[in-house]
Amino acid sequence: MRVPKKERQRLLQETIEHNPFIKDEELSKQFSVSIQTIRLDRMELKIPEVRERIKHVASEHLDEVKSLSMSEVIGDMIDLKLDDSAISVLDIEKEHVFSRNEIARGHVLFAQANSLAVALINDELALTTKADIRFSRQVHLGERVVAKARVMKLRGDGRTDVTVESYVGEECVFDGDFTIYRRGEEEQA
Amino acid sequence: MRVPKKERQRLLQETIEHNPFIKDEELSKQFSVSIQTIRLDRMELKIPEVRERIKHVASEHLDEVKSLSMSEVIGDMIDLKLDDSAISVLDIEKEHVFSRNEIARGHVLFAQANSLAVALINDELALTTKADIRFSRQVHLGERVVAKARVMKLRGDGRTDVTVESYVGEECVFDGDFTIYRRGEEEQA
DNA sequence: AAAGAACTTAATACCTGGTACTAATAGCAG
DNA sequence: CTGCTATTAGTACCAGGTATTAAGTTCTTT
Repeated sequence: MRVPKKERQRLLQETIEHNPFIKDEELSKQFSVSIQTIRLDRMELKIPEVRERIKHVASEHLDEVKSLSMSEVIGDMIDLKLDDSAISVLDIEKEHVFSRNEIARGHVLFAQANSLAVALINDELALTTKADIRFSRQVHLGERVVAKARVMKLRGDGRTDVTVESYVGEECVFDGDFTIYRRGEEEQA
Repeated sequence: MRVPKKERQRLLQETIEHNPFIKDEELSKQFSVSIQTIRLDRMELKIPEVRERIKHVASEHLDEVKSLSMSEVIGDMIDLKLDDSAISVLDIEKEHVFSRNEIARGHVLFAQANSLAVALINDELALTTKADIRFSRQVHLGERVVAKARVMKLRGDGRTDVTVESYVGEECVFDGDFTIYRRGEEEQA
């Protein structure tokens, strides 16, 4: 039943992660050590007491409502030549990924690319009307995505074709062809 | 400062509902009564102590995470038949629109549709690999968007084609064809 | 085998945010 | 004034800890 300290602490961490509601007493039974040992372990691993853990879970729940405000999922613009080309950078953080596997959600990459394409247009009103997009590689928590947009064709009728390619390092992770409508008040973005 | 009992209890209930983390002590200050009075009030109203309230909020949260992260869908899922069809509703609010003209940003509609398409897939891992989308009408602040997703083709190779159409009332405002990858750990969403 | 270090357990005082219960007081109506 | 409700006070007790000091118990290393 009894496992060495290192192993016990690894298991402890896992156990608590998967059930934050468990008390020291239960843990001590589960690992067949004294309560004090569990507490030392928690200290070393910097795991807070059960009430704090519960509070943490609960408070995450509360912000969930406002979490996906989406308003600024767009990254930082680092270069912009209107009606020509633009570059933005987005660091993938916790709120951008599926909690289960830490892979960035599709609409995050889309949002970065779309926002960039729209920003590129030198006009008061610019709205996306159409987009063909491909996700070519997963993007993980902590990675930095650089999106590069270029105007391909400025049509006379108010439509502009913009291509966006997003990279993590050398690798292309996303690309899309956007048609942006400018000026008029029809169409959609 | 001091309000009659009935009124105080009504406010107490509201206060706690909107902030379940509040302690008796704070409440007693807020209502300028003693802690004991607050406790009598809670008794009468059958409101549990703060730790229980927090635990309750937290456990709701856990359920959600386990129940295949409905929370990760944007908008409210109102119907879901796995691997068949799904419907979600999203009310367009301030954070979804361009402040200049109160038109919903493209990636908001995309996010609703994309999330719905991904949620539809009856698998642990589901990631968008490709999407062709069209925005056919502007969506304005305050409008309610209903997205309807339907699985079109379940290919053998792990790819599934999903079509999503989003409506405001009778009008189609967005539609898209998504290719979702399931299972494996390649590709991207 | 003895010494030391690392690990484990024990014991005790104290903390927060309560419950449960008893009793005293305040404020007002009849 | 009596009676009633509402409020406040006080005490004992609880869970689930923290923090600290001290005492074993192993394991290793010389």
